[in-house]
Amino acid sequence: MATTSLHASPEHPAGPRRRDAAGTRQLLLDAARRRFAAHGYTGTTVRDIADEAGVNVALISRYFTSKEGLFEACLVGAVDELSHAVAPDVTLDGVPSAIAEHLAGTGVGSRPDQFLLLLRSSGDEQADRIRRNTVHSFAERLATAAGWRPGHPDGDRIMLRAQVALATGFGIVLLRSSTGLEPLSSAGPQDLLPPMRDLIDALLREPGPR
Amino acid sequence: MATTSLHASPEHPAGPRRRDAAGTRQLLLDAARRRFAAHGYTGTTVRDIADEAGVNVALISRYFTSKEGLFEACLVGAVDELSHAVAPDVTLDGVPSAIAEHLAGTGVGSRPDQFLLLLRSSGDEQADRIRRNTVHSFAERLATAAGWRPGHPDGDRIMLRAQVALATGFGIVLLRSSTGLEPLSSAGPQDLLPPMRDLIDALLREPGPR
DNA sequence: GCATGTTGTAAACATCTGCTGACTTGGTGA
DNA sequence: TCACCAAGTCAGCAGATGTTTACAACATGC
Repeated sequence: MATTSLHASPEHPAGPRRRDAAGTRQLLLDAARRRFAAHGYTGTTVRDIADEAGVNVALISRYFTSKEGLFEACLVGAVDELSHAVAPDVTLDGVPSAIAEHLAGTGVGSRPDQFLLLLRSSGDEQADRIRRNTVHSFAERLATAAGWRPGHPDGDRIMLRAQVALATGFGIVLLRSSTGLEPLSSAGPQDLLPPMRDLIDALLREPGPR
Repeated sequence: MATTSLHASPEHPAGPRRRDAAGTRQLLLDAARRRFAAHGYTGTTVRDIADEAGVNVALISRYFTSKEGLFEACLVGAVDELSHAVAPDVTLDGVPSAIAEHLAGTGVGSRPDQFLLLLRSSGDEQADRIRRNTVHSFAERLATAAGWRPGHPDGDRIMLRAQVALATGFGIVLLRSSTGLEPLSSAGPQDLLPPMRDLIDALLREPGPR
């Protein structure tokens, strides 16, 4: 545990750099993402993060100004994650599989628990604004796939349904990580796909007002 | 604000009792429920709770042993809330309206944000067990309404779908309270009902395996 | 009145938390 | 070689946090 206090991967074939600002910055970011996602903002201490990263506490202030600064940096990572989860120009047919794969964590670099950062408030106004904007724009992306356009006659109705679908996604991630609810927690993308397909179809694919 | 530091409702026609153990206990419980639901366990301090209840901090330890004890007491309230949200013998037809009404907070004594307590971990093992059991049993209730029985041939498939539906409920409450996402946040039960009906139908009302 | 148990108050405690400042260590260019 | 600066360490501060302890105010039974 205390054998290599500096870097997680001590063996580095060509250049085992010991003093690497970008490297330790990344170590801190990774550790913080895990901690914040698992325990929330107030439930995570800077010493927790530093220990998990194997890095001195003071470096958090150096590289990210403050705990809030570090949280914001984590947040943009989560924003990126969500952006890549479903492409901006996705069609309604592609939505269920994209969601199923990213929720199950089998996407290429997908880390589903990062979505939780978007739900964990830090109390910081700036961070909260990022969270809100991200969730909002993603809901619009989903609604757009369902035919929504700004100023659409019953745009509110479609948007509401898109947001309900989005809520399902967040709820699944939350239930999986928060409670070990089975069979949901260990469901793979192939398990999640059928219900998600039915759900998206029912919510977003109806021709006109009922 | 500091006019009546003792009880929330100063005017009490017959007997404005000042020394009322059960009363102050309840004041603490109510304040704690609000605080814990809004800011999570670690984000809430005992002094916050005591101040909001207009009660001395030390009484938390007296009446609930510890902060964790108070959280557990809040949790059983949330369990009760969830139990009353949907009756144990509900039929599949009654589920959507029950959910819509309780999510929108228009039920008789329904406080939807209390559901959040079931998602906010305190790190306490006992409390976490309560949370898990409650969510699990509620998922079973939902699955039962969809025809699930213990040992059912493809019970896992039905249960998974029930849990996805449950996830939607939690996700909606979370999005409403965490982000001010519109139109979801200000949607009333009449707005929520149609999508919930479609969702429940699609997830839980299919005759056989596809 | 007065002893007794209950309810509420105030202050302090030990620890934790975020952050800072002075310092050491290591690499690099002149 | 050595000055210089970036990277990392260490100890500590000031405030917050959960909890406890000693005490005061109130009600009730005798």
